[in-house]
Amino acid sequence: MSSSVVMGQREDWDTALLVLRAATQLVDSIQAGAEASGFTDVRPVHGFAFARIAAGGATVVELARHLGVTKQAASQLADVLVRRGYVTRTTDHRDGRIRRLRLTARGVACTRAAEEAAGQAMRDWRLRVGDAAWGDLRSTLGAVCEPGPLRPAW
Amino acid sequence: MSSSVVMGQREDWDTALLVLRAATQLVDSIQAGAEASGFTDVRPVHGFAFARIAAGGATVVELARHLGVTKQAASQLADVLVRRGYVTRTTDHRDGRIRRLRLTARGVACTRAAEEAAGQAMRDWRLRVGDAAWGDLRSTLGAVCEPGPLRPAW
DNA sequence: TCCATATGGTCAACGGTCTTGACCATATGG
DNA sequence: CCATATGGTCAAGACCGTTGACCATATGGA
Repeated sequence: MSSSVVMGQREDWDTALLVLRAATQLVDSIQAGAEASGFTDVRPVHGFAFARIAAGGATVVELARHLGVTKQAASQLADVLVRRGYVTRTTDHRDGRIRRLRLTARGVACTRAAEEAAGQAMRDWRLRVGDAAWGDLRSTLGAVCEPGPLRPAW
Repeated sequence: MSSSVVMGQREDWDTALLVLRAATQLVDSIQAGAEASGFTDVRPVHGFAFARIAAGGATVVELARHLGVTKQAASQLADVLVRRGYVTRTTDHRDGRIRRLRLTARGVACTRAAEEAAGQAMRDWRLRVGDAAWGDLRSTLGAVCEPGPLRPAW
């Protein structure tokens, strides 16, 4: 119908803003949950690093690719996480150059706290819009999202 | 059904990641579109400032609230935008303290380029998932999003 | 074996952006 | 006219990312 054509541009822009606002809210919820669990010395970007490191076998270079930053930035990020007790550097006996990153118990606990906070936010959303709409949201986002670095992008 | 309960946590986390990934993709698309239109000296955060300034009557303090940063940060951001020719500071004859921010022609053009890029991304999404799913996405996000600062949150 | 090359990782210096705390200018109400 | 609140800037510092160089280790030939 013609109204959708006429209103298309404004609708598109509004929807784009909704996507960004939803992400902002979600990040804030995760951050608040982590802080409430006592993890006050991590920021959202650290959570993305945790997610990659928790998957296992992460190196600094892989972390850099995952986050979409330079390897120096990833190395400095790893430094911070090591210094704060979330991550340890381990050697690889098959390749002397590689230092694999592993979560400490504290790192695992922080990751769980972040995931729990995210889960709480998702349950809130689901309660608000209903199971069907939430499932649709999930499948729709899954269809439009492409693999690639997941980074603090703006 | 029990499977949804069992898988709930993983589904929740995956969905949260999808939201963040979608936002990352969208921001990247807008940024790429702005650069392709010749606006190479702006970053995503500037776009959020443009959106507020374009709405009219913006002051530094209001911009700070809108972006969720300190007023000093907003003032410095305004400095950059003025220096690069996107924004002008105007005086208010009803209140000598206030300096209202207005977009220049260049600022308007950049805003339009960003909106056009966002619109293109939304049209791509709509083509991929269909009009119905896209409309559902829009209404679902509208239901879960709350008013608040729209800022580069992570 | 030895060397060229690629890769993992760190060091050093710099720049951009945000924060804190102070400060000035202007408005407003008693 | 003064106390207070608000808009805005200044100055200094911290944080985080970048570029460019550099070292260590692996790998594949000549």
